[in-house]
Amino acid sequence: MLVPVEKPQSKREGLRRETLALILATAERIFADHGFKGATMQAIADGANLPKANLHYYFPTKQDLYRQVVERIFNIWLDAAESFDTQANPEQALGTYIRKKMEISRSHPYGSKVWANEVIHGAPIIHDYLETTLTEWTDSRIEVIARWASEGLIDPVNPRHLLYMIWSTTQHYADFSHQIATLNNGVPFNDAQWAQATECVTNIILKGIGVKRDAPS
Amino acid sequence: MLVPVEKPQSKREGLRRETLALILATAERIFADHGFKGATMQAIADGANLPKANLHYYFPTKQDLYRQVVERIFNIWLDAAESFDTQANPEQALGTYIRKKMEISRSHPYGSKVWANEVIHGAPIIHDYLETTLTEWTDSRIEVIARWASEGLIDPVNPRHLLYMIWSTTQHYADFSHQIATLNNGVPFNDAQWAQATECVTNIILKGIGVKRDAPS
DNA sequence: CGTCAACCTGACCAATTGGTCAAAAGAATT
DNA sequence: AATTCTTTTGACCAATTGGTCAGGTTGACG
Repeated sequence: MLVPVEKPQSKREGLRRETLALILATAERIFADHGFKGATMQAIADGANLPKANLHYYFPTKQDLYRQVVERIFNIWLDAAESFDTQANPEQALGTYIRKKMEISRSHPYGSKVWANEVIHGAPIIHDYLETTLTEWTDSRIEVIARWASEGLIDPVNPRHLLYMIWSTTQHYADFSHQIATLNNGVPFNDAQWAQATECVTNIILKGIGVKRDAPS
Repeated sequence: MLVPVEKPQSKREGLRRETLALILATAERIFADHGFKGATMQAIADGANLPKANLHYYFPTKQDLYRQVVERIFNIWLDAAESFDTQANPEQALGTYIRKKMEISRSHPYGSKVWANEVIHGAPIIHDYLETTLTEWTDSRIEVIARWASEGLIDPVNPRHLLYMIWSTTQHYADFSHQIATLNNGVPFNDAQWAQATECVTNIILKGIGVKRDAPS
């Protein structure tokens, strides 16, 4: 899904990519902090040290820019789910998936917030993504989880709700980072706290659905 | 926390309350669908069938109106946690709390969305609430959960992460209702689906933290 | 009925903001 | 060096929007 980065062909080409990346990163932050309407092209331009008119050269409209920001985090999430295919047993597959999702919450908090924002408001811009890509993706994972249940490897839970629980719990650490930091004496999680959160979330969910852990050392 | 409703003293008084309630309900919906900046006083006025100037008579500024909407859902959530005090054992206390939170997600989806929106954007308006009321409330519940753990009634989980999991999972059904509906053939949950979601969430979490169920029939 | 306060409302304004445009500057190519 | 295409930029505009205000209406109360 994520295309490999190719070498720039020329000075122009390289500069163009840098500028695009800078704009997207800045826009992600501004959109996350202020919402679609609250974010202004001027603020994004200032954040990227560009004149506003230059922004419109690369992204003709605010919506174009926004859409690319949303698509980016979506694809990152999709990639994180390869563990469903590569890992054989539920403990490995789900454990890896949850841990990856937690990592993404830490490394891409702004993207997660933009997505949350978009969906909360009824997904006006990326509605088609939900109906096509997300639906197909979800159905395929549900099938895998349902198979585990039918084979007795996990409790007979509704796969949909399991997925929702994984999504909501992991993304909460990104989307509600401000609330979490406030309840953490006003400072964001450090390495150890992130590790503990990841372990805690993974344990509760895996135990909650009764995964049969093979090779209990 | 929620003050009991008193009888209106006069025609004026009664009408005033109706108008206030209508404005708050409409504003909650508009703010949830469009965010603080995206919601316009004109849209709220139209939704409540009032002239915009009349809105400013009751709520001098947009921020005043917004703050009251946010405070409302916050107080509803606080009230839902009385089960921590009234229920003796963890299974009852947490089970009741989770079920109540799910009910609120169904009955007050707009309020939940407004809160999520606010926190995602760094809680610019209700920052003080997080630092005072929410911090105190959380600390007191953490104490209760920690006691259960020390008494061996539940696994030794970090109470903070348990709370976050309950919050995120239950509120997800409100905040991401559009995504959930889309993945549900485009229609919102019906009664049976809400019941199943509630049961599923409750079971996984309670089992996940290893609650000792007394009187296993 | 008369008075007063509360309530309602159309018209208006200043500030913000997404987007445009023409002209200049810079790179690539022949 | 000349030409062409891409990129940059300041100035500008039309539309939106939070909030104001003066004047009118309505209910409460003596």
